[in-house]
Amino acid sequence: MPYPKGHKSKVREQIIASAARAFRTNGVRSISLPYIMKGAGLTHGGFYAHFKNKDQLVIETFHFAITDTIKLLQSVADKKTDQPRIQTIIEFYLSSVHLDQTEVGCILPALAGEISQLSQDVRKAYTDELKRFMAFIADTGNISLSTSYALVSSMIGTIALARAVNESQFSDQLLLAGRTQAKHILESNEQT
Amino acid sequence: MPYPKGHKSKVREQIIASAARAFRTNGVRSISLPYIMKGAGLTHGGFYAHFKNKDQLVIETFHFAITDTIKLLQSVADKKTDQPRIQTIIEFYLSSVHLDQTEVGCILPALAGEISQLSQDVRKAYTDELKRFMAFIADTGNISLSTSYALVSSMIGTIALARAVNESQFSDQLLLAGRTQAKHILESNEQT
DNA sequence: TTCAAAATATGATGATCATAATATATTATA
DNA sequence: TATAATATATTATGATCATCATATTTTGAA
Repeated sequence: MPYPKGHKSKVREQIIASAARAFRTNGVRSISLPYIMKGAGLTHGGFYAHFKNKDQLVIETFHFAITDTIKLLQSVADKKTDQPRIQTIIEFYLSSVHLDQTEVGCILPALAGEISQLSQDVRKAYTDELKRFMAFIADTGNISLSTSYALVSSMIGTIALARAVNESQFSDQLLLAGRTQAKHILESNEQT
Repeated sequence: MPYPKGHKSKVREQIIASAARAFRTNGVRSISLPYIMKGAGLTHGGFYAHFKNKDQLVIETFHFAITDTIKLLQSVADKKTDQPRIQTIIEFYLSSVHLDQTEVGCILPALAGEISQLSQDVRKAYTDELKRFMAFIADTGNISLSTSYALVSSMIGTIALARAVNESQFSDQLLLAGRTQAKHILESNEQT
């Protein structure tokens, strides 16, 4: 059998990683399979040896990307022990660092608006991963799921808008307002 | 001179109105000019007699769409006099009615994720209209601009996610959490 | 009723896309 | 080293796009 053992599954992972980078910065529909394959160091022809179609790649990429983001947020929280983990996570999520690192940041804000227009299978995958992310936030912050709904919606909306506008000063103001807001949400949860 | 006076400007308005409907439901890039022109009752060829290019149409459509939405929200607030106008507006914005009426609803959530990937001119237009919308909310609610930033970010994020997910029950939960959250934001503003 | 300017429609161009078919390159094993 | 299975590259297909060039239609005025 040619090619080292595990070669194909490694390449498959590279395609998914390339897709994650591409979707984070450009959405799903406007990114072409040739572009994704080039990002994985391949040409477009081999794509269908790995995936049934673009939708299947999108679905698997969502899972990969959210797993990735949760890991990233956990490692960020690990590095700061003088405040609640959830606070560190929120401060990072709503930071200008995360804002600018679109390629490795959270995939949810970039796609929030587009998903409603995609196939049912893709919408289901996004829904599942959103739920997983919200459950992670609820767990980490020891807050109710419904509080997490509000918190994550606010975080995603803030990042999406701060990335959309073309004035960095305005972006910073949006981020600051979002962080202030997030603290209120956490406090309001403590009271209940 | 052929064609009634004001004919061309009327058709131009129809193209913009068609574009607003289309962009609200499908974003900018995935909507074609032929589709927009068909929505205005025309074929694609005439487009360039009205607009320099697609970007110019996009820019003008943003202004039209936000003006439209502000009018809609004002008329909704006019119909309910037993509570603050801002509360009525938020309740409508985060209602399942607004959620489902994508074609005539607010254009901001549908495009939030996509804008960062478009031309500088388009980003500037979106930024300007977002500012205008946020100023309108701040005015109506008699709240600070920074509070309006947080409130609108939360509203846009909530609608984008509630439209994205493919379970109406989950959508309803997101909307409810968003409304609850919005009330907290308003209350926190009163205290300062 | 005819005409001509203005508006719209038809058709073309070159590019890019998702997908698929086929050809070539790679390499573990014999 | 030769072979054959496997992985990847090349090429093709039919569709759609933004934009543009040209043809046709419309209708106010002569």
